[in-house]
Amino acid sequence: MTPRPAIQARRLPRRRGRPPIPRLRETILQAAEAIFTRRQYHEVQMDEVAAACGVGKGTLYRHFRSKRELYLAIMFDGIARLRAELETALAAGDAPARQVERIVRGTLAFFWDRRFFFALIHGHESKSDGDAREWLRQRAQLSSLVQEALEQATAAGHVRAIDCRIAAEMLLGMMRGVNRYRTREDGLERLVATVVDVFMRGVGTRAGRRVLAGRPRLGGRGRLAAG
Amino acid sequence: MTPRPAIQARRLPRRRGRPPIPRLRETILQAAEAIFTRRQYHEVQMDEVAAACGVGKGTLYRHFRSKRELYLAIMFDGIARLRAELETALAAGDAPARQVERIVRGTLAFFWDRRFFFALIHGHESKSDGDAREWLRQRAQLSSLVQEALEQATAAGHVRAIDCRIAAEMLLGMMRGVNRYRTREDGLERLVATVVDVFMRGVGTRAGRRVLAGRPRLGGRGRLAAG
Amino acid sequence: MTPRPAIQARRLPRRRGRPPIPRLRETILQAAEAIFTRRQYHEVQMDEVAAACGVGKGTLYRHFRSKRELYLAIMFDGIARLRAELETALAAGDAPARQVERIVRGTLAFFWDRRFFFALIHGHESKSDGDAREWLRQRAQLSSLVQEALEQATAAGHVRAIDCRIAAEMLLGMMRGVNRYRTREDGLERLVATVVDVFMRGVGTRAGRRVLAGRPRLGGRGRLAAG
Amino acid sequence: MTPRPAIQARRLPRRRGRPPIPRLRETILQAAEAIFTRRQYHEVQMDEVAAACGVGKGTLYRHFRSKRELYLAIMFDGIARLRAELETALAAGDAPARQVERIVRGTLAFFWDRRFFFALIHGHESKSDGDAREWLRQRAQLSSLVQEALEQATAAGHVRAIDCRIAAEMLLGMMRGVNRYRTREDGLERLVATVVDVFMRGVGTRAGRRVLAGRPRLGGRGRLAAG
DNA sequence: AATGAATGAGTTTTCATTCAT
DNA sequence: TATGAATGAAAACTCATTCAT
Repeated sequence: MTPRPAIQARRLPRRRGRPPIPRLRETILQAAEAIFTRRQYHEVQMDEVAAACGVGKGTLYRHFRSKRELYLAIMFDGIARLRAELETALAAGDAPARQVERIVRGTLAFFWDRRFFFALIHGHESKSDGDAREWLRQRAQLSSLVQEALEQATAAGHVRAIDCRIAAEMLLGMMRGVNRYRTREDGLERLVATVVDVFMRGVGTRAGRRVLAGRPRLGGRGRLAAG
Repeated sequence: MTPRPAIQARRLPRRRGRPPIPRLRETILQAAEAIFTRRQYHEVQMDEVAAACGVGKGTLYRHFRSKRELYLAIMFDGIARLRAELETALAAGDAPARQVERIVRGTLAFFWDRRFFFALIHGHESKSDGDAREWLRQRAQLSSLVQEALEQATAAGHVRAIDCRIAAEMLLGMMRGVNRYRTREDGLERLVATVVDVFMRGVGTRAGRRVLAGRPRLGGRGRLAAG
Repeated sequence: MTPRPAIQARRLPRRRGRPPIPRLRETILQAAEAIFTRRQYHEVQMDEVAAACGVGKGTLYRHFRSKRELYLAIMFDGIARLRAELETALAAGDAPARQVERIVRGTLAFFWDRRFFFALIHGHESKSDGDAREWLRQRAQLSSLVQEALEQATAAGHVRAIDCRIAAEMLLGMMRGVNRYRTREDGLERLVATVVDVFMRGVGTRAGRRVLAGRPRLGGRGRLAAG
Repeated sequence: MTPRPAIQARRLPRRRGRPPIPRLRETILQAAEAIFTRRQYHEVQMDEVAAACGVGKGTLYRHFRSKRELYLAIMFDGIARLRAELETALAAGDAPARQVERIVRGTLAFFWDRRFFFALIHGHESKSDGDAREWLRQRAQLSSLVQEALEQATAAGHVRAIDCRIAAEMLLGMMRGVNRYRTREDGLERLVATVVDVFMRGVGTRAGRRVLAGRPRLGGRGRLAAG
């Protein structure tokens, strides 16, 4: 409103009291994620989280009302980030079959260091637990994204006529499987290639596979990896 | 309490005190499984397990040294049962491609009511935790079984030359995915068909697919489910 | 219902499991009362209560859902006991003026070792806090009892026409005051006598005072204790 | 930050930094009293006190070393004010019996909006806690004041020969009682009149009561409130 | 052997107090 | 000086495990 020196940055809330450590919430979220995605919820203690975040336990509770809230914030945050990443990838305007590859790469990369990301807590099953419901909703959005990409690929003739919801879950499941039980030798790109190869052979059309093979024209029989 | 024939008392000098309820261990294992496979380890309380088993809490501890031991017994038991089932299926002498179908059906059926079966506990990661190690070993055996079946299929020319370890994890992952997020409408056979179809298109050879299609010979282009 | 051997005692619940320590709830209530009536609610710790009761902390929580519930149980229990005592006293059929004396004696005796009995907790004021409401109700019942005794005394011509509700609160307040700030030398009977004397001079009629003086007849001017 | 007149900087070498807000201590004391006299010590949080005072939490600690010190300051301050008031009343040179009335009116008025004022802290019983000792001392001074007034009244023949210490506690107790449990309809003057009436009938002489009756001479039988 | 009452180590959470501006 | 963010000691409560029949 009042013209202010540009250098002054945005807001001018006339900070009083001890200044907040900048981006502390984000710092906590990040450090805590590293813990919560490597161990199950109940195996993680707040003491430990605080230590890992380099803050006092009270600070945790100043930023998040409870352990559960912190946990959910991490999960929702993570899933939102993954979704954003995938959406960006999908917006790139690639050929639909190529988009599938992007999804696989993005998703595998995301979970690479978050092997236990999806270990959700179930407040006594189906109890109309707002948080659990929200979690399910978020998860569903994610698979919808994949499903939609597959539907577009179907429309483009890159994927044959199958149930894209089920196909999306299969794809996500494949990725989870290879990531969860990968060995130290399994590199990201290798796994990406394998998953895309198998999945697209499984659900793709000849046209779709041709797109991925990167050979612009020509009607070979699509011998990809091996015979 | 109940008067018993004196003659019986004279004989059988072995059994003293209350005779153990026969097969109690199995009863517990079965009832407890229904709980442990529906909720996370730490969300389950022993009180609840005891109630579900229809026995006192102390009895639980008479048969299992700890909660963890009970949990692992359930897991190992389950995984052994699944393995046995799969082994039987594989021993049937079907064509390798057909064996893959049997694996999928058997595995999906097994997990149908055990959606959270694999939510294992991780005793502080890498801590040379004997149980966790054992768990990993068991789990590995299971995937090895699948892997071996795939290798046989490869040898038979039903599956192309791919990394069967990774393929096995993909297959298990696909099954987990479709099972975990299936809707009420998704029937077992339909999912089995879909998984097998996609997977075998993904990794199979034309010969392998032909086997599954049930048409003994002939060289069509293998349009299976849809175009 | 079914006639059972008298010796068998009441119930026959076929006790199973570790037998409960008999009257443990009462024991706890009693031991905890000694603590809660000598210190403020928030100054008392459950660890301490457990120790004083000679039980584990878990046992406290097995018998009372929370610290607050234990506290309230003690208070309600105490007030009920006092009321029962007073009701018994009032049922004795004494002359109304004499009943006042009984009330004073009973009440002072009850609070003699419970000087902080009435230090109730106020969950954020007036918040329709069921417990706080209940507490107020119980307290009101107690003062009603006194009030009714005074009303009977009024009807009998032993107390003059005054507001018995206010008089009851004054009497209770007097007792609280002398008890709370009594010295080590102040004996119970002496305080009872003083309170009754002052109160009955204050609210009584000549007839009422005569009753207390114990002189059955005669119409003197009622010089009691001193001029 | 803000440029200040150089000349000011040169003068006034004493005041450096931000000048203290004048009378801030008194402001705090007053606002905090409203909270501490309505809830128990442990139910009050410093955050809340700071908010009510309209200052930061740090400021509270700049003026009072601890929560307890603030609390005691409020208590001591309040009790001192009451004492001062009563002393003024007593210094007025009224007839002793009339002084009792002044005490009652002053005390009731003071506690009218401080119903929980007397919910004092009990530093762990007997632990030679300096503050608790001081509190007891202050409280004792207050009752001494009342006691002395009664002794003067005794000397003047307005109160009969009784233990004035006990009588003082009874009077204070009566006041506490009627105030604590008064209804919305109970007006101050009505309660003052009732308490004085009952108390002076209880401990006064005919002469004392006559003084209060406001009839300068004459020997009626002193029917005050009702027959 | 079976049982459920009793237990206390271990967790989450609160809140008086400190501290960086 | 005033402030409110940060802190961690302390307190309530849980639940796997033990124990007295």
